[in-house]
Amino acid sequence: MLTSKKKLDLDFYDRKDVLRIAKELLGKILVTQFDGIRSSGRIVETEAYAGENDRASHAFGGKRTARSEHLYGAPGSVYIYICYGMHHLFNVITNKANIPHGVLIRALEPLEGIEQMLVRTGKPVADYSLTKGPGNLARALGMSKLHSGLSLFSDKIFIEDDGLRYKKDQITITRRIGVESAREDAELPYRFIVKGNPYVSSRKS
DNA sequence: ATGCCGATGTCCT
DNA sequence: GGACATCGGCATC
Repeated sequence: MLTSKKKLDLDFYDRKDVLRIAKELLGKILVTQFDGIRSSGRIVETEAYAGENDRASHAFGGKRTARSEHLYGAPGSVYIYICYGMHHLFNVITNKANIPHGVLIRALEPLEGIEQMLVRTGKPVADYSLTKGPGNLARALGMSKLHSGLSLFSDKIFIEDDGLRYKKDQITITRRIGVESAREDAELPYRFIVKGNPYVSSRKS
């Protein structure tokens, strides 16, 4: 049956269960349209960051800085920040404004605009590294911290549902990557990946 | 396959 | 000055 693509609406983002949203984002299509150029990829890896009580979150303890301001934004807005001085990491903001829930998109399976992704990344060929890992996918889609605070209901960055659903046995849940310093919260099962997908990041947790 | 390292913005001590 | 939601390259096993 033919399924049309539909932009995710406010009701999708405006929910309390950030873990459920992170899981449901698997299979959705992340799209950027900058200067008339459309690039997109299917989301195959996500991580939930669960607000003020989450030691791995930039908002732990209610901390609020210039960098993390957009983490406190309205549901369906974008939080992009610079990691390790050079990588721009893209997060979807969920729950109500001032409740700093976010989902980090960690890997995509490229769909549209692959030629443009190669230009943006400077890679010679479209191997799995093109959109594997949060820094790589943001670069491939042309996203930078200048886009932080944008709305996913805009026509520049948004997420579509084309009807694809992964079954429970196609999804693996693990601890998050690169958050060792978050003490006991480093072990929380907040990472969601599509089992066996070659674009899923392979970095050590 | 595993590990170390450099690059480097933002926040913290 | 050190830590950090990373990545690619190079050394070593």
